[in-house]
Amino acid sequence: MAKRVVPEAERRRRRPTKGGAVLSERTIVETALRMLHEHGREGLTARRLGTALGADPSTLYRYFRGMDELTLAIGDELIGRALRGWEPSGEWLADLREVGLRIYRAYLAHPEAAVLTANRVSGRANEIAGDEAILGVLRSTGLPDPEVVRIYQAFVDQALAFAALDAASLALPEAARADDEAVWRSTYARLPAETHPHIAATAKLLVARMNDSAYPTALEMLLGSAAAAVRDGRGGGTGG
Amino acid sequence: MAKRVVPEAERRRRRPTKGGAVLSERTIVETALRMLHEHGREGLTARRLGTALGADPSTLYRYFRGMDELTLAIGDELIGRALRGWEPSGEWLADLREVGLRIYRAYLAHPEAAVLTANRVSGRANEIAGDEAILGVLRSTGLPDPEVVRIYQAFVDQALAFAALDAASLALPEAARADDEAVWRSTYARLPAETHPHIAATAKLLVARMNDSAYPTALEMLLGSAAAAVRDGRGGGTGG
DNA sequence: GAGTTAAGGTCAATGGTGTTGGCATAAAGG
DNA sequence: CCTTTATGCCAACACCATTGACCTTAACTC
Repeated sequence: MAKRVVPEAERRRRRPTKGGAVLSERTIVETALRMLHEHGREGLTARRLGTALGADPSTLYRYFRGMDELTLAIGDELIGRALRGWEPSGEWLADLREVGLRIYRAYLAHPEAAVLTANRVSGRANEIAGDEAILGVLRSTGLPDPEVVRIYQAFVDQALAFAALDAASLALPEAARADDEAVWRSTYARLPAETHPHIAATAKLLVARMNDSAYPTALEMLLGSAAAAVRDGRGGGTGG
Repeated sequence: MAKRVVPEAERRRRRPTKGGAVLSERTIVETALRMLHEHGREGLTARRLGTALGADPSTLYRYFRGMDELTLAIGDELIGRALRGWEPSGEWLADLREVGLRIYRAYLAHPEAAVLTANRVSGRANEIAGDEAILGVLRSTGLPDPEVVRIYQAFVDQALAFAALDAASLALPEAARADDEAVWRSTYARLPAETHPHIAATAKLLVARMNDSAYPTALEMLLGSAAAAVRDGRGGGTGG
């Protein structure tokens, strides 16, 4: 069995599980998100998710082809949450900034899920809607489509890349997270100036900055470059 | 057992395994890298790695506290390879560009390993050496240390973030990779202009661009911004 | 309402995983 | 050569995703 998965839209018979719950993609994805939050990235397993839903693990395979497809659905939910309630204002620069920050924030709100999904392409509804919206904002600038696509790619990749990187630190299993953070104080901060002058000289500043994200800076740089391209009517300089 | 792991430097007795191989961190990490290449991210397991080394899986625990510590060692090896043979030229801008590209290339050469390690902090030798080198290049500009650290963080995070994101696509299990890529042709390229005008208008451009990385562009933007800061003697504009 | 169909549950089993405790052996030091 | 013990091996544990076979009952038809 477990070959064909019925698309959510065509589901007709919803039998309650032994635990009494009525399942749907929504309930499963939401429970999965909650479990990721509570038990960490490794804590999301078919068994545990089944138990949390009051259902047998194998039931999940009636809704998703496997854990990988569930992962894609979780990612799509993240994108959906990022843009839920958002409307373009017509100010393309402000809109782009808002979308970038929304994506970044939505992912960081669920770091474990972000790590799992930031690099995937699902082709699901929210993902498509988001891409359509971003392309719409960029095309409203009047830039030629090749330029639009170039900026689109840099914009989206940057948002996802930084979200994934920053989320990864937050999503580490507690032990590993503590270890990694301790490295800064136990190793870097103690390197002698004789052998590592530059680290020794900046150690305090490094430690102080480690918890801040570089994304806002990077985003402004990208937006600045895009604005320059719009002003030129075309060319996309480096801004330097 | 498997509580205390003897540091590589203090190892004295090296008993050959049943397969005749003599183990060391080096041989283990190199074999692990090779296995990641051949069998994919999921293909690196203690059992398989043991077999490849001609040793029992549990033997690995004499060298690393667990698979996580092995992961950190793999990451450090990647950094080591990135900067092996590199010497600063004294031209800080060119040096920074070279280091960024070297890191990016070294990670992409081992995408499966990159995904596993790009977001970790190991405090191991190669990582420390790399940080010391980058800080040295930045401090040679004469910028004040807070500014140096600000740029350092953006530079390193950007390189790692893009490396991780781009590596992730390459490192997907073949099935998932094919699926994700197919989405562009099967889903995005077929959306009707009535419902998704912007995607429909740019679909061809999008598909054509999907395999190019946005990192080179992003790197130049960052370098341009850093150069502006150096010219000003301090301030770090957005470049817009 | 009764009968039929099959969606959508459950159960049990398979072959994988990381990790650990106990034991064996041979390398190094005297 | 003898002792010590680092470093290897073996067997076992608890967990994992996934699947095939089975069963129950919701929903549709008459």
